[in-house]
Amino acid sequence: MAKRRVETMEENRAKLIAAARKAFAKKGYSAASMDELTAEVSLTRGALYHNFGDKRGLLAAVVDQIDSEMASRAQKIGARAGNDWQGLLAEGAAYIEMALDPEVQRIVLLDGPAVLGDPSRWPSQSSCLQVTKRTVERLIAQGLLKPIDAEAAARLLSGAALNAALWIAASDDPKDVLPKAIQAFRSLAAGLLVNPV
Amino acid sequence: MAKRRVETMEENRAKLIAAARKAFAKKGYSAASMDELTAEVSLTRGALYHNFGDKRGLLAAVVDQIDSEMASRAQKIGARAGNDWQGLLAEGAAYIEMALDPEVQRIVLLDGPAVLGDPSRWPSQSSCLQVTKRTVERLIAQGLLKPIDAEAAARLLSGAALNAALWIAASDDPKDVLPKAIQAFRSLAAGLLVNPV
DNA sequence: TATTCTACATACGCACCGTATGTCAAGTTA
DNA sequence: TAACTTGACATACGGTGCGTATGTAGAATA
Repeated sequence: MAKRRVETMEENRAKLIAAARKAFAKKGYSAASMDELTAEVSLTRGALYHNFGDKRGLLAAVVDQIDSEMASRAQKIGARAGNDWQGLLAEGAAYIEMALDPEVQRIVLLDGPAVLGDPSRWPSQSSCLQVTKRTVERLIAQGLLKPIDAEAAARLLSGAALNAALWIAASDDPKDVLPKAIQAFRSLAAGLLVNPV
Repeated sequence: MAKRRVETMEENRAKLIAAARKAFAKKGYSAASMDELTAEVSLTRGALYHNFGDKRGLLAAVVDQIDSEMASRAQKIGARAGNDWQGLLAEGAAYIEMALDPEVQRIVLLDGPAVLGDPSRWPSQSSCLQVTKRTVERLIAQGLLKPIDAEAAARLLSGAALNAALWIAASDDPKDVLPKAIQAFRSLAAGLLVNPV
């Protein structure tokens, strides 16, 4: 029985996204060649432009996939914590550690914003931001956090985490600076508490 | 009297950097054409490759210039404050506001890290980071801040400020979210204090 | 089975970067 | 000051990569 059209199309989309993840992570967005990328999965640029419109569209799809994975993982880690406050700290630490992955760092943190613009304007609306924003909202409702703007808090926290990761990744001794970064992150986050520690 | 060689060379370097600032800010790094850029100041790519090596070299020079301007400005603003703690807050607010400038945002915050890598590895070593790091060090020495790693704190604070700025710039109503961002920044920073407010 | 549709391949043009080579004026030496 | 050297910049070329216009084979539909 021959394959249905939609099936092969889904497969090809997935193949292209997977190849793009590797290429973008390894060479960076601009240095990644679409010809090479598509040839690796036995397709041509024709398939690419048909499915994603242009090179940016492919990047957007890749970013969306990685962002979703990060968000669901952060959510799980946050949910495992004893309470929402511990959950927020755990989420932050998780983001820092996830951002050490070259794929995440290069694609989502560096090329993503530079090529696609602000994460809140991405099609995925940056699921990561949504997750921490909701956690912050719960904590404010519980009266544990100061009544600040939830989105502002989420943006600044994730921004701090992101820069921590960039710093760690660029450092000569990542294992040494990771705890320092997490320590600093916990201190900063504590500033949001009504009764700081 | 004819101009000295070194004089005209300095002039040409300055002209190219100025043109690049405009082009990079307006079109972004990758979309900026070196031919257009150089033609605007009546030069050719020959001058560019002789002076800066390649396109990245030109970006590095531009980033260095803007970064220096930002650092000196932040330092002045910080120094005007009553004490070092107020200075740190003022510096942070200043970064947020400076990052609203499209030139700063596009070149230093988006394309800079994506093309040149981590700011701490830049030739300028990111003067901005150095300034806030020193302020943090002074505050730790004074016993006002918890004894955390100064570089970690500086990185996370500047990261938070940067993301605040990106958020503001991308928002529909910048004038509305700016105070929210600054408020959140002050709350976060307070987490570093030994005796939080 | 004949026809339509479409996912993808093929082919072309254009823009751009980097380098290799050329050139002329500013410096240098005698 | 005249011959020579240096180097800052211009010119010319090749290679690569993106986007689009056009072609095509196989699935969908009747």
